[in-house]
Amino acid sequence: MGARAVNIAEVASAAGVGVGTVSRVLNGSGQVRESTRRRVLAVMERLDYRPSRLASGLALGTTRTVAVLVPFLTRPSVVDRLAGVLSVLDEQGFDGLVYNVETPDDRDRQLSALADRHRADGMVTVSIPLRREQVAALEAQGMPLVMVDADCPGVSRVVVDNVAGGRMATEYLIGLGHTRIAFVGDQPNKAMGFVSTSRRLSGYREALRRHGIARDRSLERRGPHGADWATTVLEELLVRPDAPTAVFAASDTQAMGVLRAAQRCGKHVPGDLSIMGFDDIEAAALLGLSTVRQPLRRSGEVGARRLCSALRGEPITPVREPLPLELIARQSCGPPLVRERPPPVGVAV
Amino acid sequence: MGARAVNIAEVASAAGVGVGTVSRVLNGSGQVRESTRRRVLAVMERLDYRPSRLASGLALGTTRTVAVLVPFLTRPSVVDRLAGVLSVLDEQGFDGLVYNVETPDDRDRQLSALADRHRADGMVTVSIPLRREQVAALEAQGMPLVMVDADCPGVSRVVVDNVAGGRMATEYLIGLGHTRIAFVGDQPNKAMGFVSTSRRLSGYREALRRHGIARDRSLERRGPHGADWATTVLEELLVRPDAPTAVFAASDTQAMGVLRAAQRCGKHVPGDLSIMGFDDIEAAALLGLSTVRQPLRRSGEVGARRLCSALRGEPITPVREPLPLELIARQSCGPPLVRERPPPVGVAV
DNA sequence: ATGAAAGCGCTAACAG
DNA sequence: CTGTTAGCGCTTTCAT
Repeated sequence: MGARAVNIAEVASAAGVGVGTVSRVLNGSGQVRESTRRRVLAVMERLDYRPSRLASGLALGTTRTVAVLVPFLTRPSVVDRLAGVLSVLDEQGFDGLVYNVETPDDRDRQLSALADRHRADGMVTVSIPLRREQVAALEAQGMPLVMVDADCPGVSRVVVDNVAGGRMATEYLIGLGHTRIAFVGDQPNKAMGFVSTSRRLSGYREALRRHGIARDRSLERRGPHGADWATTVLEELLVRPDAPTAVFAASDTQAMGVLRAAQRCGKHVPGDLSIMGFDDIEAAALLGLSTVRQPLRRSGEVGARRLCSALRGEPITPVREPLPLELIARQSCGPPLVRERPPPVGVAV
Repeated sequence: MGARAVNIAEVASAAGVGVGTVSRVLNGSGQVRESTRRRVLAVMERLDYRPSRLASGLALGTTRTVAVLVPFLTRPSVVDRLAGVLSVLDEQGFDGLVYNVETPDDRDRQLSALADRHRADGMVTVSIPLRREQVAALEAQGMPLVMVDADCPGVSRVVVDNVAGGRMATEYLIGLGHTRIAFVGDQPNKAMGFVSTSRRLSGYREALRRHGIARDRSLERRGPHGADWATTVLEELLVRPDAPTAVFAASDTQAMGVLRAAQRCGKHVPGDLSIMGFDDIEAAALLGLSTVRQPLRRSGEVGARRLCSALRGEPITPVREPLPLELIARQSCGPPLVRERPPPVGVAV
């Protein structure tokens, strides 16, 4: 094996200059005679010199690295956000350490590991609420933090109005003429503290109330994330005599499960059943799913951008940055059909 | 603002011991009297001491960090692999720096950035072939590398047999009675050097040849990744008088596009058109898509495990680790139906 | 068991 | 412009 790594001192002596000069050419800090610069560069080349990030980081007191905490990395909405975060970090010259956490334990473990100094200059959490003490601890450590998709008072964050989103989806359905509208969403996750689903549910209820539609608790279902459970629950609902004519799923993934249930039950979409999703992940367009779009990738970009500003010492305002929601009407929603009418032709699913 | 960060020296003096001792309790390196240990621990606690990763890393000459290069992060197959990589890294005590590269330029830029010493202890690439010189450069730098889903002679890698996979899919279709089988896959990407699609295409051709089915080049289509293009191309194929009765898509994503084309053209699946995918991403099960499953997440785990072994100095053998492919039969494939027969009832899509 | 001191490799302030 | 030097914070001999 060979050639022990070359350090700046060796380059300096080989080039017949001081380490300071080498450092200067390394960082392009002007004040170096062109001829000297070239000589040093040549030596670095010849010796295959590669600077140590650890050493420069230590000297500078910075890592140029940002920690990114994401839950359930493989979920489309999460990975879209992450992609946004990473792209901005990259463009701003930061490396991204990614931690995928699926349990409160994971989260706490990573958080305390991140308590080491000089591990990351800052941190962005995606869709992960933190407890007060955790936020406080981070603050105490002087670790800049920005949260994406979590509304934590006092911390820099980018959010959407989930209540409004739920209302928007539901009112769209109501406007189409539906009155029996089911809700399907993730079950409450106290441990991780997710609240988006609950918020969307509130919006749903609010819409019903506003339009004088009595709330039917048997139509409000929450269960494990993923399409499978949604399929099961809908299959159950669809055979009831008072089956819903529409369903609002709190995520596109679950909406996909609902879609499958409709198909299995021989229900036409949207004739027999209208389906609204949430997020607008890529598959939604593919399946013709109407949905409430939130700017997933963009939320990550905005969050990362804020963190980078903070790291540059710029004050970041406003602290809370809301991103817009948008209703995307595709083919999965329509007016409820009268039973006697013939089924619609092109079921665009 | 306040309390400037505490370092090991301050802890030492506050505890009335030498820095060496503090370091020892920090790393649990035995030889410290229990009473001393406790006293030091108490001081660390009181002063809210947090060790510097940069400093210990520099002293130790290691970063406990691994760089992970992935292309098109948001693709389901890629993120599944990444999740596998990260989970193993985490369990083995490494942090993962994730770089999402979408162009050869991205790739080269990240690669040369990674040339710095002490940036990462090792690297795993996911589905990214590297050029000979790049591999050589990494080797010269003493940067341990393992590649997941890329078959680069001489480097530690985990792969699947894509030719066999293509054959497997095609023979399954042939076995069902199909003879007009289309192929849909990514277009050749010379720049990034992806070859999986070409391999699968080879397998497809091989299967046809073996079974004496004449190859029809007009049924072999390659275009941009993503479902949209696949939909377009299939809509075109399906209106031809000699439309295919089956199609093998080189990825589930494209298979989804094919599925949509069938629906738009009013073709029943699998009666009028059988569809085979590749990968077995989550949506495949949801859509009842038959496919060739490859262990996505597992490939990442295995790759990361190998890298960690290498970092531990253990010799890693074999250098090339093949993972198995498996045909998953769901509802999207069946024997071609005679045109006169009535359409099947339950289109399980 | 533990203190002292020599690095790890780089940056920046300070003289020239 | 450029050499010298003092850190950055930790690990690890080497004595004691």
